[in-house]
Amino acid sequence: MGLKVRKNQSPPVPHNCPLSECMSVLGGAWTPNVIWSLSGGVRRFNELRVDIPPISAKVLTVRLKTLEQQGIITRQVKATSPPSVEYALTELGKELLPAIDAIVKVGHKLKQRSK
Amino acid sequence: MGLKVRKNQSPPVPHNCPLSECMSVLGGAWTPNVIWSLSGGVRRFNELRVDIPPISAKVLTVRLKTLEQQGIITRQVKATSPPSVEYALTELGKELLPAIDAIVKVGHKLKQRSK
DNA sequence: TTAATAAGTTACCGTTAGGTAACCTTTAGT
DNA sequence: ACTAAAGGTTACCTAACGGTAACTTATTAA
Repeated sequence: MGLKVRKNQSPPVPHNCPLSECMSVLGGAWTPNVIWSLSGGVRRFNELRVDIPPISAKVLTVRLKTLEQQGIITRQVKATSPPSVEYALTELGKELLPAIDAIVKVGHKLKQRSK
Repeated sequence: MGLKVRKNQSPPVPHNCPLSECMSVLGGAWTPNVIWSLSGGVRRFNELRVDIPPISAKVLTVRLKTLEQQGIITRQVKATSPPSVEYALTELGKELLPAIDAIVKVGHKLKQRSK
């Protein structure tokens, strides 16, 4: 006879889980920070580095590439001199903002708590 | 002369960042799933394993310990036979639910998208 | 006394993530 | 000719993460 499992009152999480799906986007180091930074509008590579001081160029590069592939941000080269590159949230990317807002809010409560 | 950085329109993220604070709680593998599962009420170790089939006992142990230390969940031993252990969200833990809800919602949109 | 159940624990291992630091390319200005 | 600015790229290294599988303890029932 198997394990007795009480019926779970929480909505069942489907096997191919939206929670994991979303976390695979938000999961990498500094990813939510990048999206948060872009929520204020278009931003260049080095501006993002200033917004998020601890991020390294390498990781920022990787994040931006990945997010572009995932359709979360766009990358546009401007013919300035030297050429600059502008990153912006797509419509899909903007859908992430409520989640990030919620995360920030909890972050504040956690910080209050730890004082 | 330094880098020209346009003023960012997004609310500045303070140095000791609530975003990172919260992600350090949600970041580990399966953590949001565990919290989500507990949102339906008290749950035992092996019930959680059933709720989240791919999680290993080892990782679940680590998650539960960490979340308990962080004040997100409680752990209570019941004098059944064999003794069983019940995990539940604390008030602080419940504060995470809106964030997780938001993440799940985006997860659905991402899944639609990829079809 | 053997087995089942609950809740872990431990050793071992491979992969990957992310940090550092050096390097590269293009364009324009001095 | 040299330098600065923008936006990367690359090699290298280490720590940490997470998976597997075997083992443990306590209690009770058959």
